[in-house]
Amino acid sequence: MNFNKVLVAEDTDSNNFGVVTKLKSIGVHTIGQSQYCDDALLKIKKAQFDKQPYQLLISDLSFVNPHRKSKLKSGEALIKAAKKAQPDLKVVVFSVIDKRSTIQNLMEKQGVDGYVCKGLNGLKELENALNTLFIDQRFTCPVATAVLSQKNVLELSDYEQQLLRLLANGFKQSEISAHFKANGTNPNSIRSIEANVSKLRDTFDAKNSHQLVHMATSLGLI
Amino acid sequence: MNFNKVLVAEDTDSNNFGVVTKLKSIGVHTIGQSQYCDDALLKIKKAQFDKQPYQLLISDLSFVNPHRKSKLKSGEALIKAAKKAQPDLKVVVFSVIDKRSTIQNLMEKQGVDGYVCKGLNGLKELENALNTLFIDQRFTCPVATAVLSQKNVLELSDYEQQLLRLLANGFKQSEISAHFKANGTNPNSIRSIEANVSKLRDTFDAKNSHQLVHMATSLGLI
DNA sequence: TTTGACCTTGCGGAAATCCGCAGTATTGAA
DNA sequence: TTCAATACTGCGGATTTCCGCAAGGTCAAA
Repeated sequence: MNFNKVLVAEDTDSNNFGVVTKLKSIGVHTIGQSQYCDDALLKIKKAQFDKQPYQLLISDLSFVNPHRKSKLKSGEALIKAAKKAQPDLKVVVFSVIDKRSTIQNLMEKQGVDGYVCKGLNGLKELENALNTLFIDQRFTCPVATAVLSQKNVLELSDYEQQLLRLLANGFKQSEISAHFKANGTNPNSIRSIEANVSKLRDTFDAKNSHQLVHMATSLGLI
Repeated sequence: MNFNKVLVAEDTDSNNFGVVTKLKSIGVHTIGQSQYCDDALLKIKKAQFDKQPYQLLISDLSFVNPHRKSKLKSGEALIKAAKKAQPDLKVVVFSVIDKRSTIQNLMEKQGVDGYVCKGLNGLKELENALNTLFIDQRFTCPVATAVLSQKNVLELSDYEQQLLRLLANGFKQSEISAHFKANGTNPNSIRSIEANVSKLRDTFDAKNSHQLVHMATSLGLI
């Protein structure tokens, strides 16, 4: 009782090899592997064409694609394309990323079936994920589950995120105001820009805007 | 002709398993593995005590140590302690980190024998490293070699780094000036603070100081 | 020694931000 | 509908940063 055709998309060879070896040890017969997003998508389509489609995709999120004109530049793009090509394909994300927004987006909007954070027990949790997905249930590893259940975390609205991003990218308040007006975003007066930046300084407990930008950047929020 | 007793220190189990499996496949007989720094050091000392010391340590740099009062909090600390306990132990770093300053420090000041960046061919390069180290030569993988050979990279002086750090931490120019005067750092006039920040904006091609802080932070320079 | 390039420093003014105030608009509950 | 709380906006002034200028200082080559 297990998946018997699985594709592993992961660029780092040590990780890739670790996952593939693990899958073999738990009895998965046919294991495809790919270190590039484009190649992974190709294998999925080829398997479909041969009437022997993959049942499960295990994918990392970040890929380096050196010297390749690749269309798919990230795991997210691969997953979206794969789901489009084969809607019944199950997908588990296997990534070091433990950011709430990333996990939430993938699980809720991208229709991913499982999320496992790489770490001390990542491989073991991957096995748990396979068992759970096989009986048509969704799975998040303990680390991901904990992150998702945290309430009142520093979470930015789209507006705040956009504001911070523009600020961090060197736009002055008057330019941000003009930009918001052009895009129909409100509030967009200079005074409101100021007020919102000031509120963000408070919530982050930052002494000034420089520190605010520093904190938001190092927390990976922008 | 190969090492026959090697210790792998790496917290992420998928990576750990990948490396260990690889080592087995190239004929290393005795392979120790450890997901915690303290545990790794213990194994090294134990093996020495038993008169069957490890010949080689393969270590990651970043470790998560949950729920453990661990003394060694990073790969750097482990390496330093291991070299102290067993000076003839050879050490290869196996890490995703490809920052010039990190590699340089480890290879030149910490006496590390090899540095391999995790990536597409990390495992293969690790095998190359083993072969090279076995004949008493030092090794850096192509990625690390390329990083080290780059000249004129954005590299900050201690002064610039300190300045950026203070700026990013919300100190205003007058406070930075006072701080520098108290510490005997020069230049320390407000005008020079301004001039140096301005120079940094130029080198980073930043529109203003907010963007400068953002760039320096996301590049991991501060 | 002289020269010239470069750095440091202080001053003053321009530019950008920060912040309180007051008027208006919006929203949600009574 | 009315009321109160909250948000948005413009204005004016304080604070901070930004930048050019000029007066020294340092250092090395001629």
